Parts: sequence; structure tokens; C-alpha cells
Amino acid sequence: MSSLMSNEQRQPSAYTYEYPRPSVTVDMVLYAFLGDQLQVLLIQRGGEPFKDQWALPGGFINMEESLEEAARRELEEETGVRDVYLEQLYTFGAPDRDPRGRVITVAYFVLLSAEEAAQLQVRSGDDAHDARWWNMYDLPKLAFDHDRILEYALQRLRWKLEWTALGFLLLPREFTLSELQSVYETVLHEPLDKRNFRRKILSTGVLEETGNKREGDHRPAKLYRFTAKAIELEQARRRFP
Amino acid sequence: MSSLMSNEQRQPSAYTYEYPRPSVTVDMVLYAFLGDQLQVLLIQRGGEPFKDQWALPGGFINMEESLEEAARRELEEETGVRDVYLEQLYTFGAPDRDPRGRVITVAYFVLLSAEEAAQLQVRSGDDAHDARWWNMYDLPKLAFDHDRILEYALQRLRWKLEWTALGFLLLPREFTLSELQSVYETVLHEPLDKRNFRRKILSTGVLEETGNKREGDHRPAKLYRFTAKAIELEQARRRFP
DNA sequence: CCAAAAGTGTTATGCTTACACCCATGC
DNA sequence: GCATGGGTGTAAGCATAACACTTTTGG
Repeated sequence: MSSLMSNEQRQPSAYTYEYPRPSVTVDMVLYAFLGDQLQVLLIQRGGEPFKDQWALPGGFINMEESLEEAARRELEEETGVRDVYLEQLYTFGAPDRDPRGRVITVAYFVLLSAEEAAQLQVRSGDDAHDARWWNMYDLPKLAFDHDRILEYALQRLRWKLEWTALGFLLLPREFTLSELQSVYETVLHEPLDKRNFRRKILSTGVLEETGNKREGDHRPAKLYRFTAKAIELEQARRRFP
Repeated sequence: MSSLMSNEQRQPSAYTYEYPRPSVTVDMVLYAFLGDQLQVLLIQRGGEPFKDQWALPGGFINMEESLEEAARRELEEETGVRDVYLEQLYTFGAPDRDPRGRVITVAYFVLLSAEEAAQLQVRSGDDAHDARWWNMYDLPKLAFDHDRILEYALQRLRWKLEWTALGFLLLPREFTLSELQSVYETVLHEPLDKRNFRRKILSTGVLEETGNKREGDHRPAKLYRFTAKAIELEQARRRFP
């Protein structure tokens, strides 16, 4: 169980263990709401395997950081963003999910506000030669088992919006109720009644008016922000018993 | 990224990698409902670290099995039970959670019926010298970060019973409504109204009468079983929007 | 004045909750 | 016959869902 380095010569590339060990990575599903669409950030792989195919951003963990620290570090290295909403999603570990060998990945789930998505700039790293946002409902073929990870992430996102008021995490700091409704309709993939939506979301007390208006082509709309208590308030009423 | 063995001499204990790798384990939280109490199976460690302290059953994954296969294999090796309700809980990977080095654990969550719990027999393995059920609300000091894992597992179990009708997974194949209510009250840690509980649980259609009665000290009680559709029916009504 | 999006109330229905007494059996 | 747990119904309050028109602005 000891994690000794090779004791003959201190060469790089020499970590020797009594039993075989898997590699462990973190992969991130970054969601943003841009151009009235639910978008996911993918990178195009620059090397084998799956060269030129699209994949989730991510990378190997370091030995001295926690899993969440690894996710936040990779996120900052690859996109420059920090202090975002992030939670662990699921751990994928089928033995054949990576042709290079046994690689277990801990998937994370990130919701970016419009401001965070705008300031994001991809540092095309060593093994990525492109990166861009994709419409969640029109994705390319994906490397590894990343299609399964995205399917799972969409389930989680839907669950979140069905049961909590966290949809505003995907919007700018100030937003209109119509914009918020658009997020819910896009994620849940169904139309919603405007009056019922407004009544329900306002009744939770997580939103407050900013006093400002969104000027546009037509009648200006009131702007809202979410209140401090909103994020931890993942309130949901119970079904049982 | 290659997982070559040492090429000098083919000794056991020689797996050499270019970069350091963590060990990966699975740990299992086994719940059963015994003696009107919510119980958790713990093993007493026979070796260092945390010698003689209580811990969750679990073990290292093999290279050719998936995470869930590893969990089911360990479960069968350590307790003899198979084909149980099992789901992935969360992955714990703080760098200092194991004093022997970097060990990441994927925690699993198991619900045992009364029959499964009864047939369970612990094969005291190499590093366990005792094993027994503990009341979930009166646990000993635990090894590693297993107290955090159990806290998380209890949250998940509560969530499950609040939102689904899966409480019967902890009972025998035939059970009375009072027994089922007792499971809910114990897990949720609050008293429930008998009439409302019965109406609600019966209205879901996941239960059916077996026609048999539980004979006992007093008036015999009708016995129920869950219907086939019950397990996948993790129905819950939405809060938003 | 026209187009476009913002904003607003009411009603019917069904679910939730609170609450108390009789029933069947063993001893 | 009494102690014990099994079994049952109703009414009030609340949340939900369905539904259409007026308001405000820009061009």
C-alpha cells in the first residue's frame, strides 16, 4: 500500500506500486445559456485517442489536491473562470471507457452565469486544438463515454430546475422574468404558462426587483436579482409520506 | 499513459507508471431494518491504520471490473449477499483521508430486505476481526472519513423515502402497513399520521394485498407486497415551475 | 397606429393536513 | 372483559392548472 518512488534511480516516469492502479481524471460539464439556447462547452481533441473528436474538458488529478480542487484547477487552467457553481455529478469507471488503459473519471457539473460565460477564454492546451459552445440539443459525436456523461448531466440539470429555483444561475446578474422562463422552458424542453410561472417563482421569495428596467424594442421589463438566501435554499416539498 | 509492468524483472509488486496514481476503493453503506431500528453494517479493522476501529466494508477495485461490479464483488465476498438494491452514492477523495497515501473511494449505498439481512454472514476477511450491525443513531467512532460517508448516506436515504415509495426495500417480502410506517418514521426521524400515511402509500399503486395476515398478539394485520412496477417508479411530483 | 413583448386574476380541481373512534384478536 | 395494535372518513385549507386581455414601448 506504500506509494514509493523507484529507489534505484530517481528518474522521471517511475512510480512503482505493488498492485496496479487506475488513472483518475475529472471531467467537467459546463453549462451556459447563450443566445436563448442551452449550451455546453466541448474541446476538440488534438491527440489520440479520439483525435479531432469533441470531448468534455478535464484532466488528471494531482496527488495533493482533493477532487473538487482538481476540478476547479482544471477549470481555471482551461477556461480562466473561477468561483463558479460546481458540484460532483457521478463517477464513471467502466474498464474499457478509455482505450489507453484503466481511467476512472469523476464528472463535475458547472453552471455559468452569462457574465462568467462571456469572460471565459479557452487556453487551448497541449491536447486541445479547438473549443467552442455547442447547443445541448444538437451535439456532435463525442469521444470516450462522454455522451453518457452529458446525458446524465442533463438529467441532473432538469431535476434541479424542476425542484429548485436555481435556474437564475445560468443568467446574468440582473434578468427579466421572461428570460428566466426561457431558461426553464429550454432546459425542461416544454412550454410553460407565463402567469403560473411568475406567481410560483415570485412566491418562493428568492427574487427581488432591482428597480432597473431592461430597455429594448418594446415595453421595458423589470429586472430582478436573486436574494442571498437563494442558493442554499434548495427547497422542495416532499412527496412521501 | 501506458500501464506497463516493470520490464527488468517480472517480480510481483511491480507496476510502474510515468505519473503517480491514487488507489481506488469502493466502500459500502449497508442498511437494514432490524428490531425496529435502522441499522448499518460495520466491520472492525484488524490492521493498521485505525486498528480496532469500526469502518465501512469495502476494498480495492480490480483493473478489469467496473465500479459497480467491484462493489457487488466485495459485497458478495464479505457478506455473501448478491442481487441487492445498490446505487452509487458519492466519491470521496480528500488527499489526507487515508494515512497510507492517496486513496479515493467510491461510496455505494445498499438497501437490504429483512430476508437478505438475515442470510448475510460476514466472512471475516484478512483485515476484519469483527463485524456487526449498529443502530444508525448510535454509532461508534469511525475510521477514516467514514462518518462523513454515513452522514451523506443518511441524507440520501431520507431523500429517497421523502420522495419515493422505496421504503419497502428494507422490509421482508410481505409486510404490514404498520411495519412500513415504522420504517418511514425511523428513517425520517419523526412521527407520521397513520391514516394519511396509509392513504398516500396506497394511492401510489405500488402495493398490493397478498391475502395473508400477520398473526400476532392482537388483531391480525393484512400483509402487502410491492408490485413489479414499484422499483423503477421513483415518481415524484415537481415543485418547479 | 401597429407590432411586440410585459404584465396581470379568477376559478375549478385535487392534494394535504388535522383529527377520533370502532374492530378483531389473545390472554 | 380488557389491553393492544389494526383499521377507517371527513372537512378545511392550500397549491395547482387552465385560461385572455390590457399595458407599454419603439418604429
